[in-house]
Amino acid sequence: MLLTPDFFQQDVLEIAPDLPGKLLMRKDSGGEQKAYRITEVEAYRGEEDLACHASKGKTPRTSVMYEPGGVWYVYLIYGMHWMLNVVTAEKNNPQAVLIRGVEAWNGPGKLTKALEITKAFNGRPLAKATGLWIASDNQSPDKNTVLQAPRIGIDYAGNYWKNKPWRYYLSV
DNA sequence: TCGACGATTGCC
DNA sequence: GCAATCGTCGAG
Repeated sequence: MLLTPDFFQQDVLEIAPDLPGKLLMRKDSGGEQKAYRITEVEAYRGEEDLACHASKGKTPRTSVMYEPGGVWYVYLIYGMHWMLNVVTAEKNNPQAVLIRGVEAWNGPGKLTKALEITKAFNGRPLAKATGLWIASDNQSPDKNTVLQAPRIGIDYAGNYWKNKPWRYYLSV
């Protein structure tokens, strides 16, 4: 069942724990539809969150995060890897969920490479017509199989934000 | 216009 | 442990 933009207009801390176990759906250029089970995500919550790109205010790059939830936020990091995020919350509340892992792939950079995701998706809605969306099925895991831990690669954000357990992943 | 830096990865 | 590699952003 397709997760619509409505679902993504809640607080990121409501959404992020629900995403592990959901399906990332991709319709590639050949018209073939593939499903990847989401295994790991991280929440980035507003301008006050020093690990969130929006902590430095609204810029051309971060403006997508200020859109209403339900669109993709895609950016290039280290000059080589694309990061895939889902914008959440209401308009002008800059939050997003970073999709870190799906099934066999580990690492957010390898994920986007495997799914052929580039900046073309930035700002586009999560919808079938886009070719990239998120769905749920009846195999969604029990709540208590989703574990929490601190986010990765954000040492610069200071101890308070660095230690927030806002990474959510499926237990093995 | 320039320089510093990063929500990563893979090789030394 | 560290280089690769480039868009973004703030300083000059």
